[in-house]
Amino acid sequence: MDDKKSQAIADAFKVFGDKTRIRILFSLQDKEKCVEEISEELGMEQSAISHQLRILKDARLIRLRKEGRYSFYSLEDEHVSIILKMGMEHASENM
Amino acid sequence: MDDKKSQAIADAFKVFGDKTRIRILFSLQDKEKCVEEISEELGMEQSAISHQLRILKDARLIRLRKEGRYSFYSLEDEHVSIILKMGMEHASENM
DNA sequence: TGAACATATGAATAGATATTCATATGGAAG
DNA sequence: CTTCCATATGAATATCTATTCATATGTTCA
Repeated sequence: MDDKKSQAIADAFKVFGDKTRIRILFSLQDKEKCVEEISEELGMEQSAISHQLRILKDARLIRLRKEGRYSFYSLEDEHVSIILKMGMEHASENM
Repeated sequence: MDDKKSQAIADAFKVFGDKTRIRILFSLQDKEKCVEEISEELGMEQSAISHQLRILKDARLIRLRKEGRYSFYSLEDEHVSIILKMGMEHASENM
């Protein structure tokens, strides 16, 4: 296990290691949403959400569809949902 | 998805979100090892390893067996190996 | 064109965290 | 008991990262 590989793996997990990003991902499970929608739903500033959406998109966990001045985000695929579910189960085990 | 739950899920992933911890987990895949062994294998200070082992143990990803003055650590179960493998696959996808 | 709106982005800041250093703890062996 | 060894731990530090603020970019509509 070399250094670069372990860093890449850690980085992959790191994306899921933030409360806000987890909440965004869960919020996107039912349907695609625009930034403002997510922002209101989570009660956080638009800018904070936008920054986190960028990280999620760079990690290819979500997908962007532009429509006029709106940016609609959705989960990249069900793979993401599966990972979320695993995290939920694991988290509830350790309580 | 309430605040505490999302934090718990994020925390679960966070443990895997560090290069050193990933290397430790991989190192423990073949067999249990004592702190000094891991420390030498990773080329890092004993103290740094010890601190990280504590985090891994608190997260119940590894198990401790004491024998005299030695502390032997091993993976808690194959579940951990499965998660590691998933991380590896995901990381290699995005390259 | 200009005003209003949605989003993106860079800089600054505050909080979190990994590592190091120094030292404590606890067992082994003489 | 004393010394040596393996590990654990607390404090300090340096780095990283999430959020905020201010502002830029790009779109719609009057």
